Amino acid sequence: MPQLADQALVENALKQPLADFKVGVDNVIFSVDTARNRLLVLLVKRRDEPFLNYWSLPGTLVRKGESLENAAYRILEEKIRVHNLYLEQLYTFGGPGRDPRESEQSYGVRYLSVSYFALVRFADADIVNSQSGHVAWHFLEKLPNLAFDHQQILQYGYQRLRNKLEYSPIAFDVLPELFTLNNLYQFYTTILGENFSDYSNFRSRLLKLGFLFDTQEKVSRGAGRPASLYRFDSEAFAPLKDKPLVFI
Amino acid sequence: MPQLADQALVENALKQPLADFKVGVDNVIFSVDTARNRLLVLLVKRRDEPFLNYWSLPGTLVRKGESLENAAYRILEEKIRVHNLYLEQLYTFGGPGRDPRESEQSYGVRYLSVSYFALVRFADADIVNSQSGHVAWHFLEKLPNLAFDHQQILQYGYQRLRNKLEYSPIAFDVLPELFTLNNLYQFYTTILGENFSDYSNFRSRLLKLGFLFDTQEKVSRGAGRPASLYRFDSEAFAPLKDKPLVFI
DNA sequence: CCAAAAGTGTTACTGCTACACCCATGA
DNA sequence: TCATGGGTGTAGCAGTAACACTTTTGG
Repeated sequence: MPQLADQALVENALKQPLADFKVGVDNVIFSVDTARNRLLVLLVKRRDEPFLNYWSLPGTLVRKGESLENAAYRILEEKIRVHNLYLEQLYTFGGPGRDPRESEQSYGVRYLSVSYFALVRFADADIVNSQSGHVAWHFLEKLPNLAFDHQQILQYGYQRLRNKLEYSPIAFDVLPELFTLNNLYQFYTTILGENFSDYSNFRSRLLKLGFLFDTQEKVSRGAGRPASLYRFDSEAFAPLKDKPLVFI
Repeated sequence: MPQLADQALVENALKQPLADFKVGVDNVIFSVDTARNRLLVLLVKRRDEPFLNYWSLPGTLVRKGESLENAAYRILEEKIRVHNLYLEQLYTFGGPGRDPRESEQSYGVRYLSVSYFALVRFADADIVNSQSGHVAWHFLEKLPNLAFDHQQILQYGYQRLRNKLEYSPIAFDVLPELFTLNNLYQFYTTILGENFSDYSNFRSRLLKLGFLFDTQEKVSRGAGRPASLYRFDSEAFAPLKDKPLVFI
């Protein structure tokens, strides 16, 4: 994809003055509805032009004295109450013309979007109810048309989610304190698809890594043998940090 | 590392007006001196305050109408003539206070840095000689103190370089058209360290992947059996794109 | 013929895949 | 006692690490 810059473009750029920016932060917030095995994304309905009434990623413009990461957390807190989450920076989209508001050349302010990727615990993620219906979870499989280039950002975030899941323990940031191995497996299945791995192999792989502590407590769901509840043991995990792990 | 935002911080932020930004692009440009097996980074000596006379990553401020990526290419072209390279976005550093020029609260313009990571072919990377001595390759092992937070950005880029090397064919963007397997091995060794893999295992792994074409041409370096020259066959590689590969 | 560099092969081991099978419970 | 979900075991295969070995050159 990268290409050498056109010499003409370079020279043209140098004749231009510096661009003035407003910086936005847009969040791709995922959650897994473990009861129904659905992967969800949080979207908000726009109440202003441009793209009035389109769904979009929750975002905000960065304020004086505020760090990018803090802005990302602020968006989250404005939309949902949540106690457990994983968050990291995704990518920065900043081509001129990505936001139609730039087109009025008069002011010439550009909008740059630093996107963040978050995964939140569904159980305690309550949508803040100030503007009912304007903030909602959407199934990833059937998304509406999104404002701006948010479809692209979302795709990028989904890719990152799947990668992270394979080599990072982010699932445990978001599962309940205690969970069965089947819960864990379903979680992975919902995100990666049905055939990502055989259940029994998944079990042994994860258990062999040695950071899942069996509490011996059992839970039953209808018929069938009761399952052990496990806890993620972050101390046992610590030495494995940075090491390349495979959860797939 | 991520933490829930302090509620007080959120409320404070909302009282603030939007921040005005200038956006800078900083490049972490790596190259491998294959003759001496050294990993190099391109640095420029600052000619202005702040950090006058400190070495820093080559960077620029984004101009009107210019995309981030184009700005990244522009920096490259201003500092070195190069024909083969790999380039991708790295990370965006944007906390308030990362640039001392912000501290005069009067103007309140913030400087945000979108960093790019590049790997260039050493052989044809000629430093543009407008300001002799102010642009230079440095050994990664003995870096000077860098301006701003550039040390951090560089570390981040080095991490990315090592990761990319393990699962992407970026080495071939930067090696000569024709190379011996030993050239390739040395290239990897220079970046990943001596013990990343046994030479003969590295050979067979790479050859088994099937995208290295043996030209049958031989080249000798002093005593010893002459080595075959290979060529990266991008057509043969195409189907492997996106697939998870292991080059280690 | 020897040393140096390139290239091939072998062996032991690890880890994964795809199952078959056993266990504990509710109805 | 059967269906259901949880959990264990194993045989075959593939991939890897470590190292011994062969080949081709220069001196």
